[in-house]
Order: sequence, then structure tokens, then C-alpha cells
Amino acid sequence: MGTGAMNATRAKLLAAAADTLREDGAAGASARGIAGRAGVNQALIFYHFKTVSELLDAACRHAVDEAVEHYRNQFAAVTSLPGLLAVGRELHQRERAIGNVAMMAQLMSAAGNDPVLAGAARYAMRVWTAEVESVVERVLRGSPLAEVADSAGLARAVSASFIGLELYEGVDADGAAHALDSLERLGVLVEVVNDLGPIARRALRSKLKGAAVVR
Amino acid sequence: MGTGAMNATRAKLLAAAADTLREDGAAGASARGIAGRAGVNQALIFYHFKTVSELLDAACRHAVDEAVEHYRNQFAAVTSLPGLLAVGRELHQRERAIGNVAMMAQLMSAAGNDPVLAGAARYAMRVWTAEVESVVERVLRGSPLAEVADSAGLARAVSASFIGLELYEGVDADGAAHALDSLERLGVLVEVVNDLGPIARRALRSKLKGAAVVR
DNA sequence: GTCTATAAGATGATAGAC
DNA sequence: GTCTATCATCTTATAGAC
Repeated sequence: MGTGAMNATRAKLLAAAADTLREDGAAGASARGIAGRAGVNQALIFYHFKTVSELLDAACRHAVDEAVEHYRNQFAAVTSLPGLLAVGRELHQRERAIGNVAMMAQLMSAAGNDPVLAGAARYAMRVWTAEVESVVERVLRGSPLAEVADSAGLARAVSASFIGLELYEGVDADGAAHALDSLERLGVLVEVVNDLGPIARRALRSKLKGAAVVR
Repeated sequence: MGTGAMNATRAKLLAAAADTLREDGAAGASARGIAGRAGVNQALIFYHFKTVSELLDAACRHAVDEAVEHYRNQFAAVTSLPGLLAVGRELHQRERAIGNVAMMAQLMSAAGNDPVLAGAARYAMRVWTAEVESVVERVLRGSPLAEVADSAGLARAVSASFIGLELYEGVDADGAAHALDSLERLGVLVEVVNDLGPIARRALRSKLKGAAVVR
């Protein structure tokens, strides 16, 4: 990968840092906690990454790049809304199992007191939303929904909501499953509006004009 | 308030604990950090609450009760979807300023390693979703949307999404504002479906039957 | 590049004076 | 009920041997 000589210990630390964030949370992500999981000496973190925050930063960026790369092809193949929902379902389950969403949730809640982690969190959200946005934009093209849907904003809303749902799942798994089911059910609404075609489009347009005046 | 004799120090610690979670996050919520903010001795936390976790637990439950109580009347007065969106907008801004959503986000991300905090997080989500659910249920009654909308699940999804958006806002304020705008814009879609009345209802019903078969 | 040892400080929690 | 003082442990980070 270009310049970066990939030392074995470095790689172990990157993997262990992400895993620690996923499984033990930000509270457990201490130098000793990470090094212990990696099976290496604690001092090596400071040799390779200067600070714990910078290790976490590098680990999260790496994990996000890898995760997004994995979905690039599937995202590119999506052209319809039902297709997007199907990919979204798979993505949700896979990412839950791997723990990337949990990692991002921990990263974001720790970002408040740590500028370095804040940078990593911003990067993670930027990369994810960029990917989601391109798909949403493509799928909405030609749909009556394009009248009211802003793909850039929706991509951000969806990504952020995933973070919240992940945290919720850690606290009340049944409740979170219930929430996800109800969101999926709402997909039917989208399909119906799509099927209604010109009728929906006209109704949305006139409604928007009225709202614009009120504003 | 019933049995609990409200000691002044106890009250100061409860307030300081919630504030610390809001402003310094879970990482800053140490015994010394909280006691310092309350202007009392650190050892008093253990005298009054036995452990730091139990102080945070009590503080969050208290803050959530207070916050929900504040909206009970406004929620009860809502009967229409536009009315619900208006209350939601006000709620979002007020709670952002007060910091209760941030507090809950920190609580939930710390809940993974701490059973006591997990209990507090569960309680907070339960209280909030119960309140939201009753409004959503009432507002959807009679609407074609009731065909696809599950108020219990949606209330959970909305509450969880608020948490995620709060964390996102801490990392990228512009992006979060963009996300919220796009969600508000989506409210128009809901109004249109409502206006379509029987047409939308029929379309949703037949679509649901088709989907049921596919499943 | 990796180790041991250690500094310098923060943390949860307790004992005991007042 | 509140304080001081303290313990044992954990933290980040560094120095220096190998």
C-alpha cells in the first residue's frame, strides 16, 4: 500500500483497537486493554502510534475504509427502491455481526472530549454518507419521491439513525428489532407512492407550493 | 416527594452528575469530576449513592422523568400530524439546548460495560418511547398511514434516531442540520398520503397483501 | 522493533476524625 | 453529614536495556 510498510505488530494493534472499541467500548479502550488483546507489549502502542487516540483514529479509518469497500459493488448494482431495502437489510445484519456500527457509535460518543477521535468520527460519517448518498440519489431519480426527498440529507439521517439504533440495541434488543421491523414496513409506503406515479407527483408538488407560502 | 428526604448535597450531586454526562461525556463522569462540579467533597458520592454508577443511574432517571413531565401536556394536546411535527421541532431544539439527548447518548454508549447504567438507559428509553408512542398512535388513528405504521415500533425508531442524530451533531453540526431538514421535508409526503385518503388506503392494502404472499 | 521498569498522575472506594 | 487522608489500582507515557 504505497509508502506504509505494514509491520505485523502495527497490524495486530490496528485490529485489536477496533475490536476493543466494538466489544469493550470506549471505556475499555486503554493502552493496556488494546495491547492485551493484540498480545503485544503496551509500550509498542506509543512507539507505533504516539498516543492511544491516534491508534484508535487509524484503526477506525482503516475499518471504515474496509467496510465501505466491501459494499461498493453491491451498492453500485442497486437501481430500485426494493433493491436498496434488500441491500440495506443485508448491510444491517452483516455490520451488526462484525460490529462496525458499534465501533462507530463508541467513536462518536467519545469524540466529544477528544479532537483526534472527533476527526476520525467525522471521516467515518463522511465516507459512509457519501456512499449511501450516491445510491439514494440514483434510486430516487425519476421517482415522485424526488420531489420531497433530498438524497444528501437523507443519507446523513439514515447513517446517524443506524448509530442510534445500534446503541438502542445494546440496551434493549427486542425494542430495537421492533423499531427496525416498523421501518421496513414503512417501505411499503414508498413503493405505493412510486406506483401512484404522476398522481403522487402532482399532489406532492402542489403541497410543496402551499408549504413554501406558509414558510 | 414521599419518603426520600431531599438532602441539599444529594440534590447538588444529582444535578452535577447529569450535567457532567451532558458536557463532559461518560469519560469525564468520574467521582472527582462530578463532585468538583457540584462543589462538594468527592467522598460524599459514596456516602449518598454507594457507587458512581448508582449516582449516574439516579441522576439520569430523575432527569428523564423531569423532561418527559414537561412535555406531557403538549403531547396530550396534539391530534394532527402537522401538530406532532411542530411539537417535535420544539422538543428537538429545547432538548438539544438543555442537553438531555446528549446525556442519554452518553448513558447508552456507557451502558455496554455497566449493568447499572444499562438499567438506567433502558428506563430512559422506555419512558420516552411510551410517551411518544401514545401520541403517534392517536395521531395515526383514522389515517391511511395506519395501514403500514406500527406506532410502538415507530416510537422506538424515532427515539433511537434522535440519539444517533445527537451524536452526529457533536461531530458534524452542519451535516446533522442537513439531515434534520431533509426529514422535515419528508413530512410533506405524510400529509399527501393523508390527503389522498381512500385512494392511498386501497393502494397500501393491496400492496401489503402482495408483500405478504412474497414473504 | 520489542522488551522491562518506572515515573507521574487519575481513579474508585474506605477509614476515621469531627 | 461532611471532611481529610489514604490505599490499591489503573492510567498515559517515557527511558533505556537488548
